[in-house]
Amino acid sequence: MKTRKAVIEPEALRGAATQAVNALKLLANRERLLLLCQIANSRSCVSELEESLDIHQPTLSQQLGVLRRDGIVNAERDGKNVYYSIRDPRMLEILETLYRIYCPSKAPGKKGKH
Amino acid sequence: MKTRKAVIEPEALRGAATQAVNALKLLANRERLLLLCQIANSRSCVSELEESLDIHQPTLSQQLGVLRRDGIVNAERDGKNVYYSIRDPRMLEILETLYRIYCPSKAPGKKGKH
DNA sequence: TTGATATATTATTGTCAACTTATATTTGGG
DNA sequence: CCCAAATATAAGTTGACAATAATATATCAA
Repeated sequence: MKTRKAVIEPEALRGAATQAVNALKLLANRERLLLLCQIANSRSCVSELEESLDIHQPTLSQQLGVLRRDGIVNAERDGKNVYYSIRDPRMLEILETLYRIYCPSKAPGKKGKH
Repeated sequence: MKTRKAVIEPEALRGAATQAVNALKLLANRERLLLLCQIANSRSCVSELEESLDIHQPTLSQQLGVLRRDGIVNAERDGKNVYYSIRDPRMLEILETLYRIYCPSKAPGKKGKH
């Protein structure tokens, strides 16, 4: 029974895969993943991230720049500081799944229920 | 209680992040993602994958070799063919999430409910 | 305006992952 | 045993990404 086989058209699947891979590439770096976890839990400015993640500032700003241009995060200036938060809800969903799978029996990155 | 802020200890979080990143790196490649999607949907041999994904055989075997050594997939020989399937259930969970998020209103890679 | 702090950008470099080409291994048929 | 098909492995090349170093921009305070 091949009828039940094709879940989605091949071209659409390729398009979806391209989108997914773009997101996955951004997550597939330890420091960047930790960074996203942190701002998913609480909006943070660069210097806070720098301290808690122990990443040099230019590297951090470079990574944040990529995430900003890709629409993954929001940047809001408040005085001298720039505060970052997650913008793309799909990223949050993936982060939640990763929490559920890899973090030893702890709650996910969202506050309330989901 | 401490603060309610720290969801997980920093070292444990780093360890979890390392694990997650290992998995994410394997997913963060379009051909490999499509490959995993296909064998998540139906156990396939190399030549089937080669045809449906349009990847050259050595590249394919190389990728499959990595996935095999990392315990992500199962390889079972049947005559001249080697059939691959997903071994790591965590990969399946991530794939399901990606389906849900990026595939336009279609069902996930698992048959039943979860 | 000047200085200090916070963040961003640019250029350079080093590392790693994936593709290609070529060759090796396994299996079944004759 | 020999051949062809299916799959795996190895060596060499290339390209992309991230870290570093240096510099630039923005904001506030004096």
